[in-house]
Amino acid sequence: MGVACDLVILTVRDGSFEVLLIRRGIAPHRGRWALPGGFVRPAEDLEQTARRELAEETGVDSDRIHLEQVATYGEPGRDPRGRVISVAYLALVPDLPVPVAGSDAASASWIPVADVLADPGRLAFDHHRILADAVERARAKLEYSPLATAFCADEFTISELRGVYEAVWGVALDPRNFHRKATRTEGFVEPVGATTTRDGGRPAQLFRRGAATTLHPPLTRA
Amino acid sequence: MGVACDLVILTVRDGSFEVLLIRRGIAPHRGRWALPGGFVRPAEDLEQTARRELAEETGVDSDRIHLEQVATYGEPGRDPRGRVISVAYLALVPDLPVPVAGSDAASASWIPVADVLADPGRLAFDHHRILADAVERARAKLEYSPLATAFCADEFTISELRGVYEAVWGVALDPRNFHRKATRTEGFVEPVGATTTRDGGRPAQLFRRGAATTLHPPLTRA
DNA sequence: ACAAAAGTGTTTGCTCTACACCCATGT
DNA sequence: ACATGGGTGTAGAGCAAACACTTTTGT
Repeated sequence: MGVACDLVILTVRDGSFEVLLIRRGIAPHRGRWALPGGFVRPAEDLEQTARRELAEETGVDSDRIHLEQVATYGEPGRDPRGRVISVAYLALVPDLPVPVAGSDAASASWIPVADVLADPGRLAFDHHRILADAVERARAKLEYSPLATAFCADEFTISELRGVYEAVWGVALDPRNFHRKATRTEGFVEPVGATTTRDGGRPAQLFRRGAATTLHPPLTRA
Repeated sequence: MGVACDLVILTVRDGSFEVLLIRRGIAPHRGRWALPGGFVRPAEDLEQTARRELAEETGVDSDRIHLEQVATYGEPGRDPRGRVISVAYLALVPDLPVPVAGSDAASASWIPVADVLADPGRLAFDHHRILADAVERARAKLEYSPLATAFCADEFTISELRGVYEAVWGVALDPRNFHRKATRTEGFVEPVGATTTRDGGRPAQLFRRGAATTLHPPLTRA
């Protein structure tokens, strides 16, 4: 019985919530879009497999990237090659400096999540469902965890952080209330002590990710 | 590569939060406690495997039982027989009429969750960690889903429902505020129209599980 | 001067907690 | 009569949405 890891790699670029997809070069489903993934090697842990694939596709040192398991899909017949069960992982990456520097860059692209979710036939295998499950997990985790910072650079402004929430949730948030909430929630963000004017207007303080693993109280979606 | 499903079957009996464990009759780890489980058959879906094992262990028609996937564990070396990855499922069952009517009843027992969690060496394989993850999932889901009703009989009183929360969370809740919260949260419970005096005191209204899948607002732990 | 974004203060309404109090049964 | 648990009412604290307002830059 084959065991594979598939990756849902999400980012936020210019206010757009996007997923990294590859165009399959080999059968089955040759030429169709799919999630990046690969088989687990004999001596390899599941998370190691996921990190290896992540590094291959993004060219980024995967140690600093948030990666978590989402679910496992094992329906007989989900892969025409035979019985393959797939462990899906969710990766949240910042807007990468080099767009897609992986081994097979020509066939990998960032695609808006909303476009892919709106078209259930776009992805090969059962990858549409895997994507939907992973996106829902990401949306839910933004509420009660400081995970939105995983989409930001090391240092970020509060409005950049707000932009992540707005892109992922697809809603508009009040900048003033968001600012209060983000800065007052214990352990969410820590001031760096510097400012930037890169977002225009009055200089904004820079922040770094705080030490908290869960947010009390949570941020609420719309 | 072998693929198995392991089951964390939880219940609440007489105010005690308990897990169904079996004493292993064969190597490896013969004679030690473990979670029930078994290998996935070639033409079988993962959830089918879990439901089959659940029916074998509890003797209950598993269609009416809440079952959800928790996580997959695949560290090389977690099973001395070779490379086995295990998909863990969480099952929530009401206090069963026939305690444990499975095929191998003599070796299966309900054990208080707190006792098992307090002793990391009690379970075989990596089952302690699987149990801990599943219990945390169950505790979290009681907050924002109507899942506590899965531990109750078809018809239950509000104080019986409160007893589930108190047992699973290990806290005392205010009966008056809990009553208000449970009955006013849209879709959580619906009145049956009958009463019972089985809990003593003034007759209590009976309720059934409502239609909601998530609770707004959530119940809060302590 | 003006636009744009950062950040603070205030009002208003809601929710949650804690607890006083009454209700309906068994013994 | 009394104990036991069921259920409602209410005051006070705390939180959050909505929005007026001030601050600090670039052009």
